[in-house]
Amino acid sequence: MTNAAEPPARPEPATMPEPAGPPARRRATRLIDIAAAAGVHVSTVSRVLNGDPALSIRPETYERVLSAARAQGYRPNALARALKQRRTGALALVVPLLRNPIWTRLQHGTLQQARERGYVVMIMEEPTEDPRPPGDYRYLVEESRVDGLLLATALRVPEHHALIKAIPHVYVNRRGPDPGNDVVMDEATAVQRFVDYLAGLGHERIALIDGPAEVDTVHRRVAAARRFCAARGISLSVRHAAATEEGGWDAGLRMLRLEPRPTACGVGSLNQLFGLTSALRSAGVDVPGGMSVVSFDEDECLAFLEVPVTSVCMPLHDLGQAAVDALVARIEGQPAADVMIREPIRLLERDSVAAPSGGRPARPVPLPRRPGRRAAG
Amino acid sequence: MTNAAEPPARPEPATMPEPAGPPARRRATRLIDIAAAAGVHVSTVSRVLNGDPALSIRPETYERVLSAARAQGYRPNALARALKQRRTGALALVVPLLRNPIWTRLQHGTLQQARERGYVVMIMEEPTEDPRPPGDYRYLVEESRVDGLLLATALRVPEHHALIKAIPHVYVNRRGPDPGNDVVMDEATAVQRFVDYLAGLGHERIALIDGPAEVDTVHRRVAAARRFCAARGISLSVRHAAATEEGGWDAGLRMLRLEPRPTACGVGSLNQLFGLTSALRSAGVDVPGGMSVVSFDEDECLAFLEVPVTSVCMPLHDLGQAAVDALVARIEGQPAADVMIREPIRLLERDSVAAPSGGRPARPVPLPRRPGRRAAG
DNA sequence: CTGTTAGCGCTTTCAT
DNA sequence: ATGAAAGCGCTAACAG
Repeated sequence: MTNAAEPPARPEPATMPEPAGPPARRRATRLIDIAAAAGVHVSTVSRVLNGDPALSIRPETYERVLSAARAQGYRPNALARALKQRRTGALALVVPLLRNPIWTRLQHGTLQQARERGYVVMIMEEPTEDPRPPGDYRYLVEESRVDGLLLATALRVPEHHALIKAIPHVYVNRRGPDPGNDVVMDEATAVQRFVDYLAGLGHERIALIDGPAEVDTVHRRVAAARRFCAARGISLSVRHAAATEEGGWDAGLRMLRLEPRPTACGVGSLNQLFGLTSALRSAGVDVPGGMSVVSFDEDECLAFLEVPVTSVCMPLHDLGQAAVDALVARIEGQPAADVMIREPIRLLERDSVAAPSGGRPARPVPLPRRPGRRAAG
Repeated sequence: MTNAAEPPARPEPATMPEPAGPPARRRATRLIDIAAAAGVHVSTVSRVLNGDPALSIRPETYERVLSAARAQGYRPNALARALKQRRTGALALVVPLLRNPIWTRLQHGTLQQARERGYVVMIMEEPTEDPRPPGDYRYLVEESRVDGLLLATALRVPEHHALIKAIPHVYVNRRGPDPGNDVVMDEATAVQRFVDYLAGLGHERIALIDGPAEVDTVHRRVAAARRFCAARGISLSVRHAAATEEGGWDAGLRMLRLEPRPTACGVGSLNQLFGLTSALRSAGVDVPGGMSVVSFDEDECLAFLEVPVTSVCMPLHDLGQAAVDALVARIEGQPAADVMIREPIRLLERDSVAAPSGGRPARPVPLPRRPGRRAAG
């Protein structure tokens, strides 16, 4: 197919009509091509281009090589290099592809830092339904497609110890089964900001609506909330639900039936927040008059809602960056060490929080119909 | 470092304390290892494992090879294979990492179809500020990291023809400079549904709020809207703004100042929708009483907003799938051909649209302050 | 100062 | 019905 012999020189017209057939892809220029052009050996070219410090070369030759490379628009073949060096320069990021915008910020931080460290990132999807054990992504390393795994899968399943031990990996935004490979944010401090803020306003009954208890971040938030509330003598009710609008709606209704009803509530995700807000509205509960609301997901849209929602803003970009650093350290054989991102965690005050109103709610909670959709057109 | 000679057999204790040093990564099993185990030549193993049809082999040998491979948990080295075959089995998807959830659906479709076709996908970020010409991603192909490019970058810059011609690529959700490489959705039909729906209700003055005119989807929506409105004798006002909450807010206010004021309006993105809704609320314009609203971005949260928003739902998942198919076709040398995804495009009726009210709005538009945030904690 | 050489792990044509 | 051998493009140890 590809013939080593030079085909007879056929001048390439500057503006030739696109040949319709299979695009005869031009073979990329190789080290050997520029070696020929510069009249030196390939190994010399390699050394020059990689800036081998142990190389002494006369400036003239050096220049000749460099300009030949530039002239031919040389690009090293990452495959061949990786094969030889036993490292690919690629990382895989495994995310649950949820609609939640926090993943965008995480991806952004990851991609940026990877580029900084000279890696490219391959993003893999974790099926949302029927999530697979993290070990199922081993093959990416085993096939030498990537040097390591950034596992941002959500579930905390204690089963698969050692499925993955042998290959470089880091758990992002969750704790994995093996210590020393976790990169997480300081959820406890986030919760503390939340509790302190509400306690300062005089709230004494707080609710926390969050995702399934098996999700590691949820687990840590709930644990921290129990601790801080207990310390302050505040009563805490936790409601778990799917991290969707419907989940938020359901959990919200369940919360409203509590006696006595909480005066403030935190929500674990943006999607749940929409459901919760909708439920409160349908139930005729005023925000923040009848219920103060705080989101643990920051997003720009919160400022534009009917009543702008106060949130705790987490350092997801930094999390992504730190995860890359930690993984690269693992790849380079440095000792394992967990990482916790502590800053910046800020409470963004908007209009959804107020001091608790004295009495009980004016009217009992009706059971409204959940919003649906009707197709047309 | 890695010695070919077998080290003296050291029984591996079942539960040995993790050695702390640099993890002596176990070298993956190679073709040659299982060849040795099965007592055949590597080439035979290769043929067996790849199911070479032209191979006749006695069943016994065949079984021996297969079970040896299975026993050793053999994984082909993708690098070496790619080097030999001159194809990597990887694609790159270049997306502007916006918060907009439509990208999630696109990524999902892309990843799913890629897996179906035996490819892995490397997702690259297009810097949102200072977007780069698509040609800047050539290097991924030139370095043999991927076989082709899925370019879902947003901007329509007519400059860089032929920067990219030579390498397999496809433009996703936008048209590129070279014909035959576009995979887009039928925005015209989406707009038609929108116009038909409103016209049917009696609206005669419609507005369209959308992203910058240089964005290709915006361009096509606007062109279609002008056409359909003209055909029906409906007056159309278009307002371009950044695809953010603030952009939607600004454009919304600009729209409200029109005389006579439109009675219905379409919005190009979810983020703009939040801004627009907020602006309408601040201006005291009732939805749908004073203004009907339709979103061109579908998202589950729309059903849970203060007034649930009617939307046109685009086939983004299918778009991602089709893009992969088109790119793989290009890679395999099939002739170029543009693709348009026409189905399913559905109008999801919710509560934000009503027949136009007769008179003019009760009160003039004040100029409210844009929502902001105040940091605390 | 620069060239020679030996692979990295795999596929594939050509011989037996 | 199977083995030998060449080579993908690059790097690195060793020679001169």
